[in-house]
Amino acid sequence: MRIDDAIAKSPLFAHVDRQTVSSIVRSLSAESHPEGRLIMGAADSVSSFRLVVEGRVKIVRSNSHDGRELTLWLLGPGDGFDVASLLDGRPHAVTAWALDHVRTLAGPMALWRDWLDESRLLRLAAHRYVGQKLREVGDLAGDLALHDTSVRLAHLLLRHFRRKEDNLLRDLPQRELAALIGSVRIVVSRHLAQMKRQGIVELRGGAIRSVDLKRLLAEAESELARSEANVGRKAAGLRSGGCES
Amino acid sequence: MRIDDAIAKSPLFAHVDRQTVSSIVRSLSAESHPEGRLIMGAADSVSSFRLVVEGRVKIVRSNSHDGRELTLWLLGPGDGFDVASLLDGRPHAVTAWALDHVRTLAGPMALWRDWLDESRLLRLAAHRYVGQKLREVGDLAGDLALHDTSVRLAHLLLRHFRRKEDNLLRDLPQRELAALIGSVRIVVSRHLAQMKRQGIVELRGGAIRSVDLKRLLAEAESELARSEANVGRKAAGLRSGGCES
DNA sequence: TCCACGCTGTAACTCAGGTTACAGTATTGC
DNA sequence: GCAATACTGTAACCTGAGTTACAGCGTGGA
Repeated sequence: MRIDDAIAKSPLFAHVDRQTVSSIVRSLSAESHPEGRLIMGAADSVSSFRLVVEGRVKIVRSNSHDGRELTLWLLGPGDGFDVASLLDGRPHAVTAWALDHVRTLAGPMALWRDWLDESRLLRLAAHRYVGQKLREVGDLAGDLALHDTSVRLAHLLLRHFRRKEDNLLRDLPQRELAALIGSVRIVVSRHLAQMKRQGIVELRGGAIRSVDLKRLLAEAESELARSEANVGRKAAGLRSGGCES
Repeated sequence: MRIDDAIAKSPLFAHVDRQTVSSIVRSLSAESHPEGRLIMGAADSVSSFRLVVEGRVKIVRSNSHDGRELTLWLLGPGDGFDVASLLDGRPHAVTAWALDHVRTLAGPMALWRDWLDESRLLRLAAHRYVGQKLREVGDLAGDLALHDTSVRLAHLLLRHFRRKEDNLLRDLPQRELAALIGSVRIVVSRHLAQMKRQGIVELRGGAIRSVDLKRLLAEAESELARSEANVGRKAAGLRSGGCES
């Protein structure tokens, strides 16, 4: 069964015996979601448990006022939807959207909780999985508070181009890249253009073709250099304002 | 035993039978940390499991370059230290600092994992606890990306003044408030001064004495109003630049 | 083939908020 | 009491980055 393969190699089921995985998959029902569609709102996460089988899903917090949004997690095949509710089955103020045509498996949350109680291996895998997701969102918060947009963009690219197999970023529009670093499309475009000029990334028709990992890493850690440069500029008494009346 | 009381009413042990709690507490050893001291670095979280008994602890991500920091969680009595490693026992790039004189209980992580396997009630409580912490950091990331500092400050105050019993913010210096909303001391001071002028908060000697919850809530949701005001200004053709050559 | 749509690139403008600097005010230890 | 320390208040300045506006490009449907 093809679906088993996709699911079994997911970190959510790492080292879980194949029999358990199969019985879990069999008791879930398949769903299909067209690109751009809302898959799960806040309330749904309480009652149902969902897995991505194919396609990409973004888990998003959005600002009700101006419509801006932050993508907390970008999910691919094998990922579970709302990690917090995976453990305690309570609602969360996030929504899930299909970035591609997405196939999922869904079932009642109560069933998931039963499996979690019964299988120690599943528990170990789920704990590790949630721990990982928790670290990811902690990293995101740290990035947002401590680094400016160019560094955050560099971090994003580094994370995804370091390991070849995961192409979750493949062909995402700049709007989605921006949501992943808590910024807006235009700023991403600006920074990508500059990186291109510096030869750090290679762009072709909007898509990112390749990145120079070494120089990207340098860019991500360039804050010190940049702030020293600023100090230098100030010490030299240079001004940049254009207001010479 | 006094410590049992403090621990038993913590959400990490909610509804866990008293006997289990007692046996956990008995097998941990007490520690004492002076104010301002580092309690736990990234590496420690792997091997040891820690609980706050008395005092406040901040869990922090910091920027190695300029020394700025973001407080991910503010812990009080009954809280566990690194939620992610509570589940999977892996390291996390955060550090824990004593905000007051802090007493803790500590033990080997392996012991904790054994209890987690043995007690279903403990598991339920721990799952709920980690879920809550995960939501909190998701909220924080959303706040950082989607709201400006005045709104984030309003959210912080709302969260902590809504329920009387938790006085985790009590007497914290503005520097720490700033770290909680991913900003700097001076900006917090500015916004507090403005809120004071507007009668939203009452300050006395640096400390926040009381807040007008209703108006604070309005402030937290005022973004729409403010952006409409900006649109209005622009429509009226007003300019604020001072460069008239 | 052509139009419509959604994407990207770029320029000009504005402002929130980070930065530096310094003064005022508690609190503590001696 | 007084120096030392650590906190808060305020002002002036500067920059990163969000906003608006618009042009160019590529693809898919009619």
